Amino acid sequence: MARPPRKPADPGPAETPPPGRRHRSRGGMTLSELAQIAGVSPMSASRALNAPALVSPAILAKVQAAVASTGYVANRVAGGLASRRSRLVAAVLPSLAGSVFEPMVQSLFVALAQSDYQLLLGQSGYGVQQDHRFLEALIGRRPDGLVLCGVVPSAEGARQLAAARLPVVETWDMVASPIDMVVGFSHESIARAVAEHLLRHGHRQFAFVGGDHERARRRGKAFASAIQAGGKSRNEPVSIVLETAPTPGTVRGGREALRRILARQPKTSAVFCSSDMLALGMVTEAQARGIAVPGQIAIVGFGDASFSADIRPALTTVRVDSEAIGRKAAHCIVERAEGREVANAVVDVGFSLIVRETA
Amino acid sequence: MARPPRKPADPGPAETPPPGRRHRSRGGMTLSELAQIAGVSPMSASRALNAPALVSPAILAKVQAAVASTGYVANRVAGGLASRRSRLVAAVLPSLAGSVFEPMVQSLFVALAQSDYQLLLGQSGYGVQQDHRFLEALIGRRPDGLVLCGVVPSAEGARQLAAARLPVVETWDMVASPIDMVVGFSHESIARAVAEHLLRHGHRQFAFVGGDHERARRRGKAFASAIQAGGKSRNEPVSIVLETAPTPGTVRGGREALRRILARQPKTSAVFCSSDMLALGMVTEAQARGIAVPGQIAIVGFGDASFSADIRPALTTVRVDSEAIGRKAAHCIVERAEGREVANAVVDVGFSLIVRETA
DNA sequence: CTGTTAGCGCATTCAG
DNA sequence: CTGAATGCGCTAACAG
Repeated sequence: MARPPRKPADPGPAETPPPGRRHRSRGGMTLSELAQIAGVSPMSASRALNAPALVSPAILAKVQAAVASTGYVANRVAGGLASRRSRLVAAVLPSLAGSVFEPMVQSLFVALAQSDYQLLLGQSGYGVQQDHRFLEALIGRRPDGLVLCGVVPSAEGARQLAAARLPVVETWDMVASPIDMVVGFSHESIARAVAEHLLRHGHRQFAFVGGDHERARRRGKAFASAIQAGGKSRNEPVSIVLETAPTPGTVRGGREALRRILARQPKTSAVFCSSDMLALGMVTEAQARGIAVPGQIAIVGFGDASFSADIRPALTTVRVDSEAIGRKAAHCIVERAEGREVANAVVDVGFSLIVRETA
Repeated sequence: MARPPRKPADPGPAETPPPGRRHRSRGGMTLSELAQIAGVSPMSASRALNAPALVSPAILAKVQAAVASTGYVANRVAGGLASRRSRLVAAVLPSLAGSVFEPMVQSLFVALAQSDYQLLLGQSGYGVQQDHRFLEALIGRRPDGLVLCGVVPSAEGARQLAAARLPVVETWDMVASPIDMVVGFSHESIARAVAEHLLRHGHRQFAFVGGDHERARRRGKAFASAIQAGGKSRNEPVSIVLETAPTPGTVRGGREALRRILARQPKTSAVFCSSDMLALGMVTEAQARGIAVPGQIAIVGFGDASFSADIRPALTTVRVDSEAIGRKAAHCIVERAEGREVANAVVDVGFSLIVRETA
């Protein structure tokens, strides 16, 4: 007794009063059903939902009543397919855990939500490794835009992004040759500001501690250059050691890094850390060893974490306006997704050096 | 010169050799195009992509070659619509910023990715407020499951979730009457363990500091009950004050809370904090005021944050296996999404009291 | 194992 | 302002 094909040309006796749907189990009500209940055409219901201004008050009221009584929730995957706009934005970050990007992602999320876009998450790990795997997964959702948070795509990844013809915003450290749009800050400028501050306070032997990834190494080099340049312009001998700590930065990582630094360059008197967690570790280790902070060693953090102002001694650190980055990145994506041009494809939100007690 | 309807029955002269598509600008290549290039039927191409075992090696090879040469990325929104499976899981958390849920969300993310599911993010704020707004947005994507991370849905929200007939996992504190599945730990058990530890060490005047939301208040009450019970069984007078600090917990919040506690109950000798950040604040404030930790005041944190073992004094805290929670939640969702039953709909991952220096 | 047919639930397009 | 027709790109269900 073979079942007939799905719904063949079967103008036979109407066995099922409603047009005999198949699997009305998952997915809930459809727009057509809603429209039927409201007593309007599906198209009017669609408009009442998406462009209320285009329908008469009467229809609007009927549809809204039907929504209220049924709890109808539109199927956005169908809508996305039909309209070719998913209202989805993909965000790629190295890792969720212990990441310094959270405040940025948070504000990105909120700003996007306000424009009725949702966030799809991707994680890259910190490497420039095979990101094409998960990039494909994201691209397959046909997001209306993509935000890279402190992530540098591989050449292959960049190609995929280009092929997908998506609005892309790179955030955090600004990169030299952006794929599309960039919102962030200049680590060179920050390096110079920190170097200048420290040199002015008489320090001559420095250290830098960054994560164990390419981006951090570039920051270390920028800081080293700034220190060298400052020494030269002052005609004073300076020295600097570059250390690395596991990413994401931890107190333990900071403590261990300080030990290594002091082993390599015992008279180090100032350290610039790529995160406040690392800096907290440095302070902790220094205290444990009876080294005065900032008396014997000055410590500068990065990020102005929530705890930085309130620990003792309070951390001197570099603050970047993560919220602004998230917000502006969202703006860039939304504008482009709606077909408008974005005037400033490269936005530098700047930074500020917050001088507190540790330096 | 009215344009003809979109593509009406127009068997006229074939003007465009390929079947005259409309807007081949966004969205990239289609499966049919891929199939054509590979020289197979669309359905074979689909199978080669999604169920390679069902096609002959010859077809598989052809399709894979075509994918490699074109960079084809399947459109999952179309696939989702057709198959009624989005391979999307929605995760709701109070906030991304400074949240204690990150390690859990991280492992949830990874575990889901391994089963080829992606994470759609939702934020609720800590309140039990109008979550139905963004719940609708999530449900509209027709996710295959939903994970609530430390979030209690409102009655309205719970109704929507029920109506959506989704697999739902509530995580973190286990709730008394779950919507569907639960993975987490028992705050009552934790309260008892901490109370017992503290009582055994001779403490009699306690404080509890939690966030300013319902869930935290329940934890505070559980701790108070455990303390009272412990005092009664020992026949010793005990007292406890309940304080609250802004969520998410910060060092500043902890410092301020300690001040209030000491103002209310000067002889407080043991404090249980609902997060390690708060505990760090307490330690900081105590040190700033010359109060010895743990000599004069013992402090117990919660969460075993990355810094807790490495600060001085090292934090005594309660560890929960966040990774396990994320992993198991993912398992629950995936199993149900694939139509299998989940044997343990309620999973307690337990906890451990990590005794270090502060208590 | 392979191909054909018929939609998934919605929005775009155009004619009223 | 409203509605009917059409198909977004893919897969389920069948028949070979």
